[in-house]
Amino acid sequence: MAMPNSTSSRTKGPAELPDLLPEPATEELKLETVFAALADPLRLTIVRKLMLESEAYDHTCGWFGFDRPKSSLTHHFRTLRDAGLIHQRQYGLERRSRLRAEDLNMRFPGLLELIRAWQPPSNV
Amino acid sequence: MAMPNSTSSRTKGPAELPDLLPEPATEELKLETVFAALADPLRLTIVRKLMLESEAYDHTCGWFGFDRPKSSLTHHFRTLRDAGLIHQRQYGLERRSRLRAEDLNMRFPGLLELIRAWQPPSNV
DNA sequence: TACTCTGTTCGAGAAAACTCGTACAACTAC
DNA sequence: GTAGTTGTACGAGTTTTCTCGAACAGAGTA
Repeated sequence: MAMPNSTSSRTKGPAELPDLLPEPATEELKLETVFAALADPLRLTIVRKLMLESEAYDHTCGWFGFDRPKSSLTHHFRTLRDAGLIHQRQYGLERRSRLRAEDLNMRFPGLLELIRAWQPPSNV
Repeated sequence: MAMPNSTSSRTKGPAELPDLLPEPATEELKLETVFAALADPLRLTIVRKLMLESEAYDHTCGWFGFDRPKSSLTHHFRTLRDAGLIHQRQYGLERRSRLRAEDLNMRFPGLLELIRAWQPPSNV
């Protein structure tokens, strides 16, 4: 599961991005775990929204506009990160999420197309 | 063995197959539910085995060779049928399962390829 | 009749997931 | 400093799922 990425001063992206929060490596991703993470409509919505409406940007929890308590959202985003579906980075006091699209396409080709075609139910 | 039961009633297939047990219609299949059903390694194994090793035959629970109590297997097969992943037919005292491959390919193209590529863990 | 074989249903206990309130931490702005 | 914002951590209650034993049902067979 989530590997502690060692010290607080490690490799950053070329654009000096904040560190990634702990997450499983691409080779460690398990299909069962990914399916379990996607079995919840709210999480499916998160992933689909990140896929369809993210253009080179990461998004905060608030961006999604879910009407749920903060601690519930923390739970769902953490589930997605632990399953390897999203990256998360700490930008000051905001935590921004991004789909691991390349990793998922490499490991599970076709999965994201399934999610793209999904019809979300009426309620959020 | 696979004797067509004594005309218990309604419409049978052209080859006089036993009736299908209740299952969701193709249009009713929900991606969340399918993902939930596939989140369990045992059920993923069942589906994959049906996909790879079924050649025009349906298979009984016993065919899979799982070392689990019968009531546990009933539970997992029922979960798969309720989610719409398999058909089940009653052949006398055996209940035979078959992958809903056409339905799944129509409704969720690419899903079965994901399962085909899955590497089952060491334990059953 | 009795026995076997396949698989179901019921029920209970254990484990996991979901929900959410509360308290807390960190950063920004006044 | 104080207040507001974003989000975490903890814990409890609720719900769901998993697991499995026990009892049962139907078909076939000796």
